[in-house]
Amino acid sequence: METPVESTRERLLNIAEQRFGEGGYEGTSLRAITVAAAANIAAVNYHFGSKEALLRAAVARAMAPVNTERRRRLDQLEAKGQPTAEQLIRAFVEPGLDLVLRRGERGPVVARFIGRIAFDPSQRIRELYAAESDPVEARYLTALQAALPRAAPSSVAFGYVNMLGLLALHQSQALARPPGDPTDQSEDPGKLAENLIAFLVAAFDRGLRA
Amino acid sequence: METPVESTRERLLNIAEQRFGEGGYEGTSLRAITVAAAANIAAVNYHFGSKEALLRAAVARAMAPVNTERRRRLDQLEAKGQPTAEQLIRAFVEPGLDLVLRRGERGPVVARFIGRIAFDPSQRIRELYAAESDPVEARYLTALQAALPRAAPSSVAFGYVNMLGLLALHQSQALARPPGDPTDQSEDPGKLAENLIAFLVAAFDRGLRA
DNA sequence: CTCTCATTCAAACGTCCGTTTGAACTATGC
DNA sequence: GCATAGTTCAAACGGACGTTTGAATGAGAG
Repeated sequence: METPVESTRERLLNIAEQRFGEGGYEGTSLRAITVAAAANIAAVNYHFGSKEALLRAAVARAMAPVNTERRRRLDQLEAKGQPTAEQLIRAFVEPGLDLVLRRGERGPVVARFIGRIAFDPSQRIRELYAAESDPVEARYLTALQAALPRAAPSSVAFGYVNMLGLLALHQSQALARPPGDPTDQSEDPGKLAENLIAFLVAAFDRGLRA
Repeated sequence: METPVESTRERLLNIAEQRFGEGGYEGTSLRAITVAAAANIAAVNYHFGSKEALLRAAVARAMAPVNTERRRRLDQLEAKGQPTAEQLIRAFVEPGLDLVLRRGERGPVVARFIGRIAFDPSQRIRELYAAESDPVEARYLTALQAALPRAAPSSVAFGYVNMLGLLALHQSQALARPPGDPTDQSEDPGKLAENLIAFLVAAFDRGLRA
């Protein structure tokens, strides 16, 4: 027997990330996942318990490093006094978009998975994602409100929601045209983070109501 | 027999809008739609031909007035010379968000339906939506590029995609917290359009790279 | 070797899916 | 009256779904 570098459990998580990111939760069957992972259909319920539990485990694994990095950056910023809005936006967005940039690795797959699940049509799935990221995200909201005292708290919350949405949008790559499309105006994807940060900073600094 | 103010065909379209907007395409069954519409399961295939054809008809009906209004506004602006970016953003966003504001009517249902389908997990569904709105939207992109000569065309395209995403996001109301949630910072929904336009104008004017 | 326990397997469970069928009903024109 | 075309109906189609079962397989410990 060949020595599998990945356990069945890991293969299931990897393929689930990919397929859930491509077809969404409802649009992806356990059979499609287990066939692609070269595993038996019963393996999902053995290792995770149910389809939803598999999704939960995949979300938790995918979000862990992002949450950790966001926490680390926010701690670091707050230790040096009141951070600026740009610093906060950068510290929030970059950990989520660094995934997209890891070409050739699993990064883009994980990014699409996260971006897709965050705005899944089913509210139950969205809540499942929110439970995995809420604690860190809430800290950024309050920090942003402190960094933008001239804007009303509800306006900052409005901008914050927009930041979440645009990040998920670019993570999911739902807007990417098929390769070779002549109308594709996308730049070097390495600049995506800088473009998005500049876009958000301008909107936060001058586009929020008092 | 009672006189039905709506035909079976119209009831199916109305309920399909509502259910597809709540659960997405894959997550909504024809049986759930036909039961809610008090119609027979076979009525869908009789009136439309298939589940996907029902969705296509619902998208076409929902988008028609939005597209018409966007075309009308753009014609009107271009007749008076080169429009500003703010004028273009307003002419694009307001027809889409006016739906959300029609409280008590079907507007919010239609808005959520449109916003959800525009970013459905399935690429086939997204393309189906794009086919219904592309012609008008493309005109706005070129007009925006003309209105922002200092920004690179690819940067304007980047901002344009962000505008589409944020509009769909607020249409779908995927971010609205459940009623009564104390963290709900949303303002008077009547001001949603103004807040989003101000947010986008600032980002387009000062957040795009040369 | 034997026992143990974790893992994998083929097969089947009941349920729901989108779609199709052919008869029954309804309203209108003759 | 009768014929006709449009619509609705209960019922069934084959297939895919998530889940469960119980036996087979594997490696490691005594």
